[in-house]
Amino acid sequence: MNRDSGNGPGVQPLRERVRRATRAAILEAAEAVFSARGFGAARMEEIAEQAGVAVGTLYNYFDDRSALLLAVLEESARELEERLGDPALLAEGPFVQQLERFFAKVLEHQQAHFRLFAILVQEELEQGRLPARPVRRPALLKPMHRLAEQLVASGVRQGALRAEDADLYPTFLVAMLRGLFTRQLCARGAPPEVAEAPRLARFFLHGAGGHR
Amino acid sequence: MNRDSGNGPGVQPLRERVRRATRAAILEAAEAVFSARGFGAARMEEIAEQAGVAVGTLYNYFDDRSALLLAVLEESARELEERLGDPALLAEGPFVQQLERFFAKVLEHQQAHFRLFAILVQEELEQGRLPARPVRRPALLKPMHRLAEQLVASGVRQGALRAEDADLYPTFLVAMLRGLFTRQLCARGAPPEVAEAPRLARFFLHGAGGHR
Amino acid sequence: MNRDSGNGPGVQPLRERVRRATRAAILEAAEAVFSARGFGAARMEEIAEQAGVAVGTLYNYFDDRSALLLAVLEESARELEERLGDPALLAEGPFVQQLERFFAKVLEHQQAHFRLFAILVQEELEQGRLPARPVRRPALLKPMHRLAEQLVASGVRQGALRAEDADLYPTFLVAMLRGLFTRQLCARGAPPEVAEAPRLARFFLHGAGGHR
Amino acid sequence: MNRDSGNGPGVQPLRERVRRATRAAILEAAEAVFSARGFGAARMEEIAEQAGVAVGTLYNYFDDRSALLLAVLEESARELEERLGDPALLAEGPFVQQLERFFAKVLEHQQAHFRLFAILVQEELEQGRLPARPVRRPALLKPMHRLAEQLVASGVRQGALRAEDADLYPTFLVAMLRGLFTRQLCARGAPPEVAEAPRLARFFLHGAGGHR
DNA sequence: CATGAATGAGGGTTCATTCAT
DNA sequence: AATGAATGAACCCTCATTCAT
Repeated sequence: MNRDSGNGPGVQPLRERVRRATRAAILEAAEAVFSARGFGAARMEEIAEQAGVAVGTLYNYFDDRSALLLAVLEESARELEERLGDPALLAEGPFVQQLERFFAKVLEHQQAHFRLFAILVQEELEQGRLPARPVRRPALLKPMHRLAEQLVASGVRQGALRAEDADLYPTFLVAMLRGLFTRQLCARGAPPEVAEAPRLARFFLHGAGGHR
Repeated sequence: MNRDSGNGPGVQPLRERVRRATRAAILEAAEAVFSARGFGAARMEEIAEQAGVAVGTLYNYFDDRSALLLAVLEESARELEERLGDPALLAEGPFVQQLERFFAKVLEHQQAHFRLFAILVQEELEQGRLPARPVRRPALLKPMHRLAEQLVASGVRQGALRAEDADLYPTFLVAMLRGLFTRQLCARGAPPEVAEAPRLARFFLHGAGGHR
Repeated sequence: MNRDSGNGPGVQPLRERVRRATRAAILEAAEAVFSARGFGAARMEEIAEQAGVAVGTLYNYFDDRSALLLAVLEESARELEERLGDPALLAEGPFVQQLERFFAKVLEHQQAHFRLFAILVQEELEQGRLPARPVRRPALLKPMHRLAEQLVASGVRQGALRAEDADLYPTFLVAMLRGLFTRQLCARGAPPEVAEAPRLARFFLHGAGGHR
Repeated sequence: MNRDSGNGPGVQPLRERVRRATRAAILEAAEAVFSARGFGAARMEEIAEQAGVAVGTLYNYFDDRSALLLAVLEESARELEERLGDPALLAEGPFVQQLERFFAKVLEHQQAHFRLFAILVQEELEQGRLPARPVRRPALLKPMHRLAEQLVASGVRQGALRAEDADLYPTFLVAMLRGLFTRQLCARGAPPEVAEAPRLARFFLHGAGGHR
């Protein structure tokens, strides 16, 4: 409004900022609706309503429903990756602390996005489907799996983990997180506390067996 | 009354046999299609085709799409329950063997119904949704959870399991099975081998920690 | 059973009697269901159930749904005609008595078949429709109209009725019966009493005007 | 704010006008199709065709088939009420003139909407049915009945009508109109002329009896 | 660009009719 | 001739997508 109110380089940023804000509002609304209804049952109209725009506007930002879905998933995956990308995570200290930090990070993310996380968990299995219209799904929990693998490799290198079943450990790391998440969500409607991280680590390292 | 024996108890059983066969064919086709497409995307027409009947026939056996879905789920739950109902499972021997038998039984079931099992796992999370039209879903994996709880309780009683995190153990038992299942299904398109049971048991009892 | 129990002229009547009984049962059931649901909403299966036969059997007696409907209507028309065919109706006595007997007869019929009568009344208007599949409907209330016309003609001949609006009188005779019927049915769920006949006759002869 | 006058209050009214026009087109088409086919046999597709819109559009304006039907009926009832709401109808002059005006008004309405009027008449009886899914129908001919009752009450007060059968008079007023209507429609495919009003009034006041 | 009404293919469901037993 | 399961055309309705304003 101050200067460059014409067509100069000052207007473009304004337009650009509005565009970004609209896009963000749509993505947020889409996440909310996908989370509440599930991917299959989420309707474009409800997303538009929630975002405060007209349905047509959705199509100005995303090619179609699939693209919107994909964008939501990618956005979430990107955010999880960011959270887990902290190099300090693996860097230092005894293995048990690395492990606890890993669990804590994922639990934090579950807290922040637990509804959508539920969908991600669910959708992981959707991979095996023959879709009516084939749809590319990103590997959503890939960052988590990748980090789990790095963690296990690191643990084995340090001699903190036995090597014999090492192929299963990443799977179990993720499975425990998912299992706890599902249990809490079904039982209390809320994701697990970050404070559960040490118990997860203890089980992962020593199992449930009695003789310690 | 006697002469009717070729007409009463002779003909009726035929009709009845055909009915049962048709019903079974529909359920099987429905399981296949629900598994391949997911619950939301399964179309009645495809189920009918797969079953080798007309669409209308589906409605002679099941009230509507929901009822068919429910019947498939109940059938599967019933079968899993049957499989896990074997009292020998918990009865005798050292705890590690009980544990291995439990894992083996569930892995067997996954082998038999792996496609549908994928859906069951997926649907467990569907519980938290706000459905458009509310739908009663049976607690499909309940039998598995229940048995896991019994197993843990038994292990704690025998001193084979530490009591401190016992509230988490059933969740982890199931989560490990689910995690392994998902990994195999995504990686190879096939469920895990029953032979994995001892490795599952080992991890559950001793964890991944290195000092044995 | 006594003689001719073979293939002779004694067996045919038995078969014939059974056929007639079945046919009658179907017609009765059809009347009931048509009356309860309306012609459009009456389903063949419900008719079969009510008649105590299988659906297929309906088609052994009637070509299709339309034919069954037609048969019900014709049956009812025949019965009304029979009731109104009594020659004593027009034969003797002062006109007002003829009139009262006419009203009483129709009211009787309404009592006996009031549900179906409601349909007949309703269907009279269906004539003007463009049917999806053209269907021949019999002139169901024709007997009633015909008798009304005879009655009016007789009244005019006797000098009991003014001639000037005589073309309208049969219409009004029937309309009054129908109006009373509809009113009672809607208000009380029951057809009018036969005892209303004199009031109908009085209105028809003298109108509602005050100066007598 | 001022410049928007081509965009705010200028564009909105356009959309609004189009909406109203579309809604009106749908209602008109629906009246035509309901009238031509009857309520049960009217198909949404035909209504859409007749209105020049797609099927989906019908559902942008009305919740479902029932709601559309209801809207048509209410619209018609509203219009009849408007037509009969003229206070001059009962206000002045000798009773016979009030009566003739009443008949004339209803005959006018029959002229304007004779097809739908046929349905209204028919549907009045539908009330007594056990519907598959219960459906609220508005009291469509209520305005006509109500006015008939007022007219009779007024006539009795003025001493123009005998009080003894006054409970039947409104029924007969309506019945005569309906009877005449049905007769003309069946016989000529057209509703009765407004010019019939005096004959209706004469019969209502004096009946058909000969001695004047 | 935003808007939101129009579109119409697609899916669930019903039910008159057929036909093998 | 009776049976009743199978059939599939026909209908209502949904909702992703388009496009004129």
